[in-house]
Order: sequence, then C-alpha cells, then structure tokens
Amino acid sequence: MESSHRNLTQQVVHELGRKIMEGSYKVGDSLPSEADLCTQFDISRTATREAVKMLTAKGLISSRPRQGIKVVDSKHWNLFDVDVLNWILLGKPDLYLLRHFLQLRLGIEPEAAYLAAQYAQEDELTAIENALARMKDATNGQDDTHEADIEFHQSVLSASNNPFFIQLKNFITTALKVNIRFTNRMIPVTVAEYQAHVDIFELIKNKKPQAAFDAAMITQRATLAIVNEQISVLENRAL
Amino acid sequence: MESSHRNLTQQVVHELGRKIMEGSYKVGDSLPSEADLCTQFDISRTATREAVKMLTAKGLISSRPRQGIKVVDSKHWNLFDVDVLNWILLGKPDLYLLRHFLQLRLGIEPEAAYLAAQYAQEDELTAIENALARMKDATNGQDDTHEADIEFHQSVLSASNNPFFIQLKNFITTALKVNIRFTNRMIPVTVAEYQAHVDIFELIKNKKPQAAFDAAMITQRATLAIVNEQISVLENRAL
DNA sequence: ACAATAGTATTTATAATACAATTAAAAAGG
DNA sequence: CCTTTTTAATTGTATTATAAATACTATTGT
Repeated sequence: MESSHRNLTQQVVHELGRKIMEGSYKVGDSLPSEADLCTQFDISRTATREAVKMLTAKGLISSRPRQGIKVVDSKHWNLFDVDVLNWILLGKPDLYLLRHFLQLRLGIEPEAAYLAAQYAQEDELTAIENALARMKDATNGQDDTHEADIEFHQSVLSASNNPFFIQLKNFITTALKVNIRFTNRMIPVTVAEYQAHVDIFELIKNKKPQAAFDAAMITQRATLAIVNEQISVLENRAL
Repeated sequence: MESSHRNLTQQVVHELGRKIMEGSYKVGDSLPSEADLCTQFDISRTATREAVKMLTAKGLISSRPRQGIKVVDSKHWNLFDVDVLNWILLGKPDLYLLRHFLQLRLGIEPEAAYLAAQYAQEDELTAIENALARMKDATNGQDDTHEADIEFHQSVLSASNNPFFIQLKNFITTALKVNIRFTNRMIPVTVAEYQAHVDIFELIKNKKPQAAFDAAMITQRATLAIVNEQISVLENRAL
C-alpha cells in the first residue's frame, strides 16, 4: 500500500478523486455526507472536510449545506491538474480518450518545438540530447523505452521557455502513458521513431522554428490518423 | 466589497492566492504560519487550514510541520485553474506574459478550429454564429465588443467536442482579457477583425479543417508578431 | 384546491481546544 | 569536527459545540 506514507487528507483526496474519475461517482451524483465519509474512512471531520475542500479546489465537487457533496459537471474539472491526470490514468482510458489526448498534443507539441527552436538555451538543448541518448540506448534495450520518450517530450516543452507549455508537461506525460497502454507489447521504440525525434532536435538546435513545427506536426498527424483508423474499425464493427 | 458573499475559507483562498500571483509572496517565501493567519484574518484554525488545503490543491503552496507554509516553484502552479487565471489577471500582466498567452493560443486555437470543422454539431455552429452576430453589433456599438469576441473563441472551443480544449476556455478568456489590457482605448473591433472571424466560421461550417486551421493560424501569428515587435522596441530602448 | 408563508430537520460552516506527529535546529556527546 | 540526541516550533488529527444555509414539510389564509 503506497498510500500509507501520505497523510489522511491526501489519502481520502486520492481515493475519492480516483473514484470520481473512474466513474464510480458520476456527474450529478451525491457523495456520502461528511458524517458518512468520516465513518467510512474512520477519520475525523477535520480530515474529511479538508479532503472535500481539496477536491473542490480541483473543480471536481461542490459542497453546500443541506444539498451535500455532489460531483459537478465535467467542464469544471481541472483536467490539467497532475492529480486529476493520474486519476484519469487509473481509470480505464479508451480509444476516444486517447484521441482527445492526441488532438491536444497536436496543438501543443509542434508549437513547443517552434518555440524551442526560437528560445532554447544551451543547457536545455543538452537536456533534449540526453533524452535522445537514452532513447538510443532503449532501442538497444539498455534503458527504459517509454521513460526516455517521455523525457524527450518534456525537455522540448521545457525548452519552449513558456510557463504554460511547461505546465503542460503533466498532460503530455499522461498522454504518452495512455498511448503506451494501447501500443504496448509491440516493438518498444523503433529506429524510425528514434530518427524522427532526432530530426526534430536537429531543427530545434539549428534554430529552424517552422521546420521543427512541421516535422513535429507530421509525426503527430500520423499518430492521430492511426487512432482515428482504429476507432473507425471499431465503430464499423459495432454496426 | 464583493468578498462578503463568499464563505470565510473562500475569502482567504482568494486573498492569499491573489497575493501569491501578484508577487507579494514570492517563490520560496514563507507565508504566515497557521496561527498567524488565524489572527490576521480573525478566523478559526479550521477556516485557515481549509484555505491552505485549497491553495495546496491548486499547486501554489506546500505546508509541512516545522517548515511552515511556503510558495512552491511556479512550475507546480495549476496555471489553467480558473481561480489562478483570475489572480494572474488581478496582478499586473506585462508584455512578456501576454506573449506567453499568445504563444499557447497559437497552439490551441488553430487546432480547435480544425476539430470544430470536423466535429461541430448544428447547435454548436449556431452558437458561433450568434457570437458573430454580437460582434457585428459591436462594430456598430450596439453590444460589448470584447465580450462578443470572447464568446466567439469560447464557442469554437466548445465545438471542438474535446474536453481538454473545452477546459481551456478559461485560459483563452483570460488571454483575451490580458490582450484587451494592452490594446484597449483603441478602436474596439474593426471590420477587418470581424471579417477574419467570419472567414474562420465559414470554413468550419463548410467542413474545411485544414483551411480553418490555416486561417486561424495566420491571424494568431500576426497578433503574436505585433507583440514581439513591441517587446523588441522596449528592449532596444532599454539598452 | 391552491399559494404563500412559516417551521423543521438535515447538512455543511465555523469555532475552540486538546493532543499527536513531524522535523528543523539546537544541544550534547564522542 | 562529526554524529547523535534533545528540544521546540509547526502542522496533523480528533473532538465537541454552535451557527448558518437550505430542501422539505406543514400550516395557514384565501
């Protein structure tokens, strides 16, 4: 149990957050009242209320006298919160969610590459290069495939020198992890994939923003096209 | 005083969040201890602690025994949280922040237009059209200029039918408000700007994703170029 | 029968207090 | 000087009491 090293409030936040994101409590549903949560988790009202406040701050629930604690509409959820993203991952992401992730990655990552080509500092370029080295090792089975891949994408975001893009590292990381769920058990990172990453890096390093943008965009559109195809197959089969 | 109709916890959250985002408490700084916050706001520890938990949930602070309450590194801040965005707006956004906003808008909005062209439902197209009508009225001074503009961009995001893009409505709205800060007192919404919006709508309606993407991208790159130019002027003047 | 009003009960909001757990920093020991 | 122990400051948790908000119910007057 990895929850034991966190305090009570955090444990309850995690447990309830996970249940909401997996759909055990649906939008509009009432959660147990404060009193019930206290008895269910065998904790004081203090801990319970603080957990409720944290989930409220993340936009998942509302809490009002006489009305109780309710799951609010999903448009209010802070989907870019690191905890919420992890709870999404703990749920059962389907192909549609993967598509949603990829659609936004397609917006973010090419532009991040563009900005990196404009603004990357020397140490940030080095960080990208280190991630590439790990990916190369990974193709030889000497390093964790997916972690190196994640590190590459994160380091490009960092190199954008834009706090909003940097904040989206959580999102991209989760997106990649969801992707791995569906492409797992296949060849880890192919040489072709590795080469595509190297190409983007070279364009960033040589300060070619538009070319870096285009290269990243082509890769992303290809990935998205595959998922769209998979969804089409599924939907046609369902008819 | 608009804070009086909110509960104590929310008032404290707002006050502290605002101060953090405006820089009164800088990264690494300690906030007053729980006990001090209680006396400063003249409230109980319960209310204080719940406020601290909410700010923790938004990634602004950490709170540990003996160490106290500290502002954490800004890379942990949930910059896409609606409250955090509002506190940013209450601070004093400068041209660099505006550029950061525009850089991400440039990633998001063209792709949102692309997705809207693919997936928009009839009622979502109508919503965009209504926003356009308001913008047209605004050019004649019959409606609020900037609100109609915001409504347009929000309705495109809604039409993307992607929850992540929809969640970013807060971000885009704040970005537009910051933009208004710097372009205010000028002609509200020009006919040319209005026409650019109409063009994007037509491409969405006629299901031309790539063309809608390109049209939105051109507009955004132009806006960003203006800000980059303003920053260059400022920086050259500073030398 | 119906609508407006007042009352009631449920639930969260706030407060006050006590004690436990954590941990940074100081003190003690080698 | 380094390591260990102690201390004290600060948050973590529990308990109890009361206040405020509000959905629901009952009453009342028409």
